[in-house]
Amino acid sequence: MTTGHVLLGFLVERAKHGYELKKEHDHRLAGAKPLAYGQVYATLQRLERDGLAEVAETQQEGGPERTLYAITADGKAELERWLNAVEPSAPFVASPLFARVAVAGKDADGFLVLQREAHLARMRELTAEKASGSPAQVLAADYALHHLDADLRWIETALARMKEHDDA
Amino acid sequence: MTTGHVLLGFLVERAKHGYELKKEHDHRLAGAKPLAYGQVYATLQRLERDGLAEVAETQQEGGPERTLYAITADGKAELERWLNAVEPSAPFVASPLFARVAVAGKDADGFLVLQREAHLARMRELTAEKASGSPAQVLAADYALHHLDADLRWIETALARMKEHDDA
DNA sequence: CTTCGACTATTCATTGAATGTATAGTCGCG
DNA sequence: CGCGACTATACATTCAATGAATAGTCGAAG
Repeated sequence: MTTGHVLLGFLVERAKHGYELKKEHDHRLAGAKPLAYGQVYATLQRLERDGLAEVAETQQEGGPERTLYAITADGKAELERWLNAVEPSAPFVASPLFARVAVAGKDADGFLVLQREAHLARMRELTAEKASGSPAQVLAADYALHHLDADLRWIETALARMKEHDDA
Repeated sequence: MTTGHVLLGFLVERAKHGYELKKEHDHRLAGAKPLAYGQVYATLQRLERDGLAEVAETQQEGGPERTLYAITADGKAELERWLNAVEPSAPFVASPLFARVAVAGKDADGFLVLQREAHLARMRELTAEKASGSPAQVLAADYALHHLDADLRWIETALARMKEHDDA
């Protein structure tokens, strides 16, 4: 429920409504996947159901009705818990790239070479974007760059292992 | 629909039934998240609906009924397409780790230090597992190790940026 | 010989995540 | 005044994921 936690994080400051939360998300987590409206309201309802947020007020001042949500005491506790918890460090791999290689087996080498080039191209793009981005965007770009690099390194080791296997 | 593609990959060899596919998945993609039974049968039904697989036969020889699924011509084409397509190189970041830091802002440093230690511990575990694993498990472990390392590098740059910001 | 646990094989119910579309009001502009 | 852009929410649908339920077979222990 990462999205829920992020929204709780935004609600700490003050009560907000769905539309505002979507905007804030896309701004503060620029570089992350933009949050769909449908997702926002669905998540807010779950938060309310679980007692982590509650409807503070419904405004109707010249414009569509707005439902303000506020974080509850339970919500603050949960947010605090989430912020201090460490990520489980991925007990297993969930990556399409890995899945493809596992399925393709030794026929994967041609594809891996293409993938390497695509990654390199994307890395050049991201590096260019970093020059003109906000601090949040730079942080996101750094994250992406490091993980693309990790893919590249893994591709090299995978290719090396295939070659070994061929020789044997 | 990565799971669907993986199942198609297994069906190329010969027609198989759900239970068998689950076992094969957990064996060939050891190190990846084990596939739940419910998931297998739901996915098979989608594949059938989309004309990528079809029921080849239902056997009933001493034991529960088994429904064998076979890959279709369309399925083979789709599998081929998938195997040769390159991954979109992640147009955006979707990581709980990044989300946490984006939400926590400059208060994230304490948490990052803990996360770093957790990652290092997991990396030691994985390295140990590599010694006794099958080739598939070694490949999966390598993948995980490279990405944990990427997280670590990113954590360093994030911490450095926070320090910069404090000084300014 | 019988019952108990392990294994094979599938199904169902529920929840969450994600996407796309519909609705409806306001505001400014030409 | 009509049209497009923006604010704000709701609804329908689909996929993904989890857990529990069902039901039959088989071997081993008592």
